[in-house]
Amino acid sequence: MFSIKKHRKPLSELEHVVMDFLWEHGPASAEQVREALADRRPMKDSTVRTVLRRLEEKGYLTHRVEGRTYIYTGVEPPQDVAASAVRQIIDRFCGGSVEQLLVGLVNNDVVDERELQRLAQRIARRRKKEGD
Amino acid sequence: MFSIKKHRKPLSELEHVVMDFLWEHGPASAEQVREALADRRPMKDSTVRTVLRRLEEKGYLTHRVEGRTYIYTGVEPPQDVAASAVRQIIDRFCGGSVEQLLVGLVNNDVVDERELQRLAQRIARRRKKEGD
DNA sequence: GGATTAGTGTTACATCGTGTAACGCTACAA
DNA sequence: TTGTAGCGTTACACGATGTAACACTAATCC
Repeated sequence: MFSIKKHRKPLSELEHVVMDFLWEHGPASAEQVREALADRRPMKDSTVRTVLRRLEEKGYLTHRVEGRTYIYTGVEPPQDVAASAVRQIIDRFCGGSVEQLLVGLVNNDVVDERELQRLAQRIARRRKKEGD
Repeated sequence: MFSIKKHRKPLSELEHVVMDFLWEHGPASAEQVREALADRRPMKDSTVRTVLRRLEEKGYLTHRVEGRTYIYTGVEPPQDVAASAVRQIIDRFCGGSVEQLLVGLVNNDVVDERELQRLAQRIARRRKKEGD
């Protein structure tokens, strides 16, 4: 319960767009990213590559070389990144207490208390089964 | 479950320090903040006031005037700010699914599945009681 | 009353992060 | 052998952040 995970710098808006694509699409080259986002977000080749490089520096991506081309892949799935982010929130805003966070979520209608209970139960059950 | 809440700009590191103090201590003047943080974080008076002003601009603080002095107060408790932040995370990383987030939290050892279930149950019970 | 003090308003400025991109080099293809 | 695809490097404007000085004014102390 006290694993020490890296806190990466947060994603900027554009970085997030790029990550979303890679998470959906899977490994891709700079050019593939550029083309895929071309309508929503027209960018020059060098722009895309800068963003990808920064994402790798921040620890969200890795790349492998294929021929002369860099193929970028997400290091973690989005749920794991989300978990890291929430862990920080718990530390910074809730004095490390998960309970405080959950109470806050319920009080602020982020999730209904019944729903929360249902989900918790479901997860516990699923995990139990896996453990067998 | 679909309340539309403002997303404020995130807190910078120093802003967070200041907010932490105000959340713990309650309403305070710039000078009180400065004195309280003096050892951890020596700042000139004008520095503190700039930070406080920006926090008010971002919507985290309000002030009332008392004599010639501004007394700053947090607009929301930290748990509520945390909830807003988590809401954004759910939207941005988990496709809006609370369940995905919870699964991520469990998989990443942010919270144990049993603990989660226990807390969810506790919250549901407390809420039920309140409802009576 | 004149000087000091406490508190505010305003302005500044260096640094860093972010979005955006140009330019230059090289290996492969036609 | 010349174009092109893809990389490396460098740049630059803009906004956020940390840090603060300076100027002004109401109260306060001799």
